[in-house]
Amino acid sequence: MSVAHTEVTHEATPAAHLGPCGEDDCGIRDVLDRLGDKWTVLVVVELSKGTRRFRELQRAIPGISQRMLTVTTRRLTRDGLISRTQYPTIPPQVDYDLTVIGRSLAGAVFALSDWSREHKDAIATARADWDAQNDGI
Amino acid sequence: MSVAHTEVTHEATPAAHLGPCGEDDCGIRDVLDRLGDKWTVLVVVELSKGTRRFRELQRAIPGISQRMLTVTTRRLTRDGLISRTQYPTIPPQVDYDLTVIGRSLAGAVFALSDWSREHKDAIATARADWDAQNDGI
DNA sequence: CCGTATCCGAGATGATACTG
DNA sequence: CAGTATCATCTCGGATACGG
Repeated sequence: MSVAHTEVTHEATPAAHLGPCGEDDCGIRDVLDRLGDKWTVLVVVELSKGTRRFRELQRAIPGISQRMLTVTTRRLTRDGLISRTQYPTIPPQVDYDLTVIGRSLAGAVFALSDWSREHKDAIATARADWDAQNDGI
Repeated sequence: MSVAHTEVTHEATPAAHLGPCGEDDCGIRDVLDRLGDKWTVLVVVELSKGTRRFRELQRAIPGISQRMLTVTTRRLTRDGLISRTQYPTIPPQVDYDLTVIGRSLAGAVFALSDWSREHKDAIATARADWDAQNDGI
């Protein structure tokens, strides 16, 4: 669903760190289109603990529907972030696992997770203050 | 600034990092609820370059509507991630800036951005392969 | 067990017009 | 300039039922 702005006539520079980021792609949009949905990150995190079967994932991630687990795993598989191994047994068995590239993503995700835990309280406080100031409205 | 991509050592690392993550809060959901929308990250990235006025932000982020910029900046302000300074001039002027905590978030975001640039090609390839295999569908 | 298919409601977003 | 208000649209995701 990426941002649909047409084109920016700025010459695309390699951009060390902060290139024309707001202007066009700093790539960040790509990642968030991938991680921004409700379940992807949880699947990645769960798989970072080891191989999981379909059912195991569903049990490990309370609230996810069968449909969304299918959709999420398929998207991740398509992007090469997780591997899907199907055994033609009866009943069927499918194993999911992070790929190498998927594990590197998990690393970046954990960095964000750390950030969240670190600042959760500060944010809650700021939010409470803000709400206190604008309550009567 | 880059929060090093801490390689996830698979099963070797038990729950040092990951609490009952799939269950409910590993905190990661909080961050993604905040960053997952279409514009928040772009605003944060733009503000990481310095102070910006409302209009400047809008020009720097092509495609964002006035409404969504208002909504996005207000949310970030509420969470204490950016500061809003209003000058009672005519015409009005409002400056936005990252707070300290907002800048630390920008750091984590850049880590993700790095990851994206690093693996963009690999993902595109994987996706093309997958699409090739499942073309007729 | 592992998916697919269909329907449908909620929330996010865009377009547009108006205000201080 | 910096919003606010309103309405139309569109995608995501949940519920449910069926299939291999």
